Amino acid sequence: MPVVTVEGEQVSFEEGESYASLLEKLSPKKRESIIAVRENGSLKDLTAPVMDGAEVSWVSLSDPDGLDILRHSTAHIMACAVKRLFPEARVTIGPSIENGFYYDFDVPRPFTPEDLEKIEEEMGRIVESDLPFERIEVEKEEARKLFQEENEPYKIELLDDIEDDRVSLYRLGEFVDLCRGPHIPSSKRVKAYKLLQVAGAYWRGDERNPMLSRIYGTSFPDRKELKKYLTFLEEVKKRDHRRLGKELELFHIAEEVGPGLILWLPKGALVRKIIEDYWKDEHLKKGYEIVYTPHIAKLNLWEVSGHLQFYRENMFSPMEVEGSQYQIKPMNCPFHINIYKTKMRSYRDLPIRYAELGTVYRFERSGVLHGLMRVRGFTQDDAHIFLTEEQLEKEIFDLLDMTIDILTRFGFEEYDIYLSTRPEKFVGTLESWEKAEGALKSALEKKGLEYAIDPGEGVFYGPKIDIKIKDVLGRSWQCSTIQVDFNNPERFDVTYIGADGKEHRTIMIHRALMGSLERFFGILIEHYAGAFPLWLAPEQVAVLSITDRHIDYCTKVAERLREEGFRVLLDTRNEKLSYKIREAQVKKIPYALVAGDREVESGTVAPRKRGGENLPPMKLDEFIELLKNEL
RNA sequence: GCCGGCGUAGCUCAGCGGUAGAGCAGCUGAUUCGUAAUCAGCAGGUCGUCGGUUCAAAUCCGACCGCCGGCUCCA
Repeated sequence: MPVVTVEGEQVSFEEGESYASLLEKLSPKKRESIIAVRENGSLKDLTAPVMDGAEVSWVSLSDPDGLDILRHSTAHIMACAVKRLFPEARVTIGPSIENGFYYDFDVPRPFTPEDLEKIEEEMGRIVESDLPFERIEVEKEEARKLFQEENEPYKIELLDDIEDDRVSLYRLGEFVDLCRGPHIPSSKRVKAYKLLQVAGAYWRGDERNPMLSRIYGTSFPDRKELKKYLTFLEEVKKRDHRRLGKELELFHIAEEVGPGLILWLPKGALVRKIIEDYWKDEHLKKGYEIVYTPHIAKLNLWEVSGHLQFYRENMFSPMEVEGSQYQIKPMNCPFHINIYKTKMRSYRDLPIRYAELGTVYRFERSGVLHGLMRVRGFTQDDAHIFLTEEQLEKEIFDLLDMTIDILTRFGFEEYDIYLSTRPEKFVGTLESWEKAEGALKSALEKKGLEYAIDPGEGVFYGPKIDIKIKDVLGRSWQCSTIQVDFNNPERFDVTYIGADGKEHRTIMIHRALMGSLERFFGILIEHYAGAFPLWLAPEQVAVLSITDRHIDYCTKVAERLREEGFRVLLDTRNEKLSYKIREAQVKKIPYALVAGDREVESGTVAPRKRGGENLPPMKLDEFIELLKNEL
């Protein structure tokens, strides 16, 4: 009798028996949660025949692979529903993705939100009728014939790319799709799904190809989890920095000014000033020198830097000034190089670190602009470090230290770190690449940071480390980047005089910690849902009078706080206390101080925290102490 | 740039062929109040822009501008 190892235990089985039947025999209780098997490491349908001598384990819905399968199967169910309602639709691909799935269709008229409702209903019927997912393995030619009959040109195109002679098809009711599988055993296993949106998408992601109509949806093992996800989407919407930016009067984008160009309103500008001051202080402490450079420069500078060759499509058009061409800057590096080159540099001077909050302008296609996250004019927290090869590792180590320090200060404590290595097209010598990659790697390891290697994803001019921060909702954002550059020192002939008295090529590091102030601000807004920590809040304390009798007292309290360096909103309007409380709360001011007869009499203030918690009345000095401790 | 949706008062939105509406915010007045919205009055709009259809357009059609969701892009 043939034998199989299931979850580490040897089990015998009947010839031709399926995994489903084995599951039924071994652990019928798991029937509801198991949807597939992992057989010698690869995923298989439950309907597949058991393989003699294989090692298998059950794949449940709580397994990430299981969830993927569920969503992929839900995509098939959706495609089946679409074909029933829109027989003219041509099917293309429909994978599972993070948080759900999509399926692309070629249709004469793109889907509308109303169509989604109908499709969702039809999916309900398919789920209810408990249709099996049936795997069919055929010769490629047979599949081609089938898809020709079905008039599914995209499937034939996919077929052409498959190298194997045999392919697998999955049948769900009358709908047959080319698919690697595996799938859930039957449509009834889908419990909680929702179609979310329609969007255009190019066939195979290439804009020269026809535009298809994509439907996004999601699917979960049960209603509760679906609900949780939908609540999460609501939360994301509530935290949208564009909405909060308007509500809290932080920034504005005016059609009259231009798309992707940010107007920082006073409160947003104040937060930015706080960020900038902190940033500058940290950099001065760490041996950086602050520089300022112009917003435009002669076009030739960009010719030398190679931007004209490699970056042109992201640059605004040049302008003519007195017969010369000038370019608005997309980057700061050529300027810092020029500063470096104002005199001879000795190896004793290195590393030289120039830091600048440099505002750059890049042409972004209109469709990609997005609030503060993707703009056409932004300020990089840029720095260029000039050093020798020997200094590279130590410098990277210190940089990682500084980066983590600064990100932590802003409340980001989880990171994904990537080391991108040499791409196919590169400048510089193989040897210097290897040395630089080794330096980056060993700095990361000495710092004890976990990282993933992105092979071949380095920029053509050098390897880099990217740090993605995780916000409070678990979304990751790429902000920090540390890039080694072998190219610009070459192009601009950047050198230093070594101990041997000879000229050597300087190495350059480009780095940004926050990336762009605009984008980082956007991320901060969403991370804190607009409720900035005390040190960042544009207004830190609201002083609220109860009646006109208390105006003098409140004014004095506010003055004292301002003298101590706090940002205070004094609200002595003739309004009810609850009205003022509500307003301070809506503005997300960290503390509200209430003062009425009781406080005037005892010379105290009654603090209320942003969350609604009331602190016991205390002397103003005590409260100031409390604030200072929180900073 | 491409596909789809949207653009009405400072903000959020209703109206969808027949003389422009609400709530909030603003202003004026009354109220002097103890922890998330006191009451009343006033003011506020070339209905994104331009063109077309119609006796009549916020409403229907077209172009453009902008925004939103995606795609693509992010050397």
